[in-house]
Amino acid sequence: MKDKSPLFKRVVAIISAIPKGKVVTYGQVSQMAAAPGCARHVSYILSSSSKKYKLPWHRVINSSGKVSGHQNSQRQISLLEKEGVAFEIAKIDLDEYAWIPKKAELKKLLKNIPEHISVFKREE
DNA sequence: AACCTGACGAAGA
DNA sequence: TTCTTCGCCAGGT
Repeated sequence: MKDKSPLFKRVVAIISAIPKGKVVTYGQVSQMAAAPGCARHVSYILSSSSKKYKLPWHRVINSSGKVSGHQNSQRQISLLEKEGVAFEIAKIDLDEYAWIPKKAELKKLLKNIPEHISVFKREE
């Protein structure tokens, strides 16, 4: 994933906007970026660039409402708990904490970033 | 061009 | 509910 690619920039912009105490799944991020199916790239961006772009990487979790297994997963859990995100047996309640930005907000957030051209077919 | 990789995800067993 | 399998995409070799 190149830093200049639209997908990269949009994902970075979206993750940067996740409010404290809220979480989003990898899949959700890819969808918000208008690039559904690219969830795996979101994880790649987090692992490779969260430091460079100071991303709130700990606020991105998987669709099971859990923290994905990786080198800093334990730290991720403690960071989330510090923000008041409750775990039920190491699992986050997505209905309670999921960040679902309004379309307008999202559109404004990405207005200057072109769309990612994906070969992946999406409805609508 | 072929093959591999990944902090993913949905569907089955 | 946990584990496996397979499908995904953009990049890197």
